[in-house]
Amino acid sequence: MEDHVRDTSSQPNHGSETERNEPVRSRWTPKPEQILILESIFNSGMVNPPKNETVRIRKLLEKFGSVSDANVFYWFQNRRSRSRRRQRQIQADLAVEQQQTQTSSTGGAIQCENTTSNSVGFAPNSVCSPMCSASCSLVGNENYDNLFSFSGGHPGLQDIEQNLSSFCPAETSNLQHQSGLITVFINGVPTEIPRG
Amino acid sequence: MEDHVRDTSSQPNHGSETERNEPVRSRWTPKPEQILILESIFNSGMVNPPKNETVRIRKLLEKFGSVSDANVFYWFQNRRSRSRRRQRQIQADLAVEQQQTQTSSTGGAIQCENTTSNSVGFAPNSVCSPMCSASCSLVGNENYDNLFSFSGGHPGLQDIEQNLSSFCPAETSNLQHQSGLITVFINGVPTEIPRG
DNA sequence: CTAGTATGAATGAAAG
DNA sequence: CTTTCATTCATACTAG
Repeated sequence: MEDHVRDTSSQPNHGSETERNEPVRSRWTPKPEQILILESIFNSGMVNPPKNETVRIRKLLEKFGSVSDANVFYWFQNRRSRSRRRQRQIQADLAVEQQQTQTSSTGGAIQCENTTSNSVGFAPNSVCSPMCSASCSLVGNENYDNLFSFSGGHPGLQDIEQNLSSFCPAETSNLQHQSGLITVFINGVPTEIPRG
Repeated sequence: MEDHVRDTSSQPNHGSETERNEPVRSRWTPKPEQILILESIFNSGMVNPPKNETVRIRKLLEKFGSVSDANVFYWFQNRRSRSRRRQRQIQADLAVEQQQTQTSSTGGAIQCENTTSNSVGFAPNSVCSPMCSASCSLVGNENYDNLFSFSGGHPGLQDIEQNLSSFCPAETSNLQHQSGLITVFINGVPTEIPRG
């Protein structure tokens, strides 16, 4: 809003795009690999990375394309917000459904809102994704600077998928949506996580 | 906190919107004219108007649409906060850029936003606006109750633009971002301004 | 091409 | 003041 004339300077102006075609975008369009990383971090429990972590994440993402701290910040902010909203919506739907069950035997068929998978191929919102069986985290390695390190100059999705084998899209059973702080270890790095 | 927001029955409501279409909004949406005024005040140096000034500003803004003191208060609070953040981000980017200059002869092209490959600045707006040539203030008239007075019942942007000729969107060269108080004269009215 | 949706970005409001 | 939340706007992408 605010009748902004964002055209002029909002140009992400990627000086040198060595990635795929870059027809000068007006806003950041995360690469599939970047989304994978972001999702994995988010689902690992770090839903609200502090400033310094944001910087690290950005640097990680930069292996796959231009990103700014702001982009990362916005991504997590939006991710949290929409995750929360979906959760709320589901709750509301459930409530309605329970009421309706009395009149129309719809049966508690909790559908998966948003089935249209994004470019990566996994459910972007993963609200009805299969539960994570166990710990669901990236714990167990070093910091993810190395976790996502690759052989050389041209990292590919393959490498990531290897490292992301523990990726767990369990939205409804996620653990860190509240406040209060618990410390979890992400790749051996103690990280403060908001909790209820 | 800050009981600025208290009742006053100035609910962000919008019971009677005589302005343009008002599809029942849940929050205040400042009109372009109002933004102009707010920006001009902010850029004139009054980045943190005291309570009484806030009231005056609100009354001024009301010529163009429903506003509450709380709205004005929040606006300045957010403006200060985000102005700061942008500043910080720019500084960080500059630092990075300077470092990179040593290895990759990017040539310290300090453009509006950071120009190097990526890490888009946090400030898509107004950061690289043209500098204010001179004093950049509204000083010189009466109080702005009259400064922004108009012919009659239907004030237009025209009138404002006349009075706002000194509007100065210079983010980086702004003068009052700190605390401590100095008194400046805005339109002949002594006003307390936080300063460093 | 248009309509609808997913989502990056912006910002008013509020919490901490 | 800083950070977060909720809402809204703008745009990339998609289906038809």
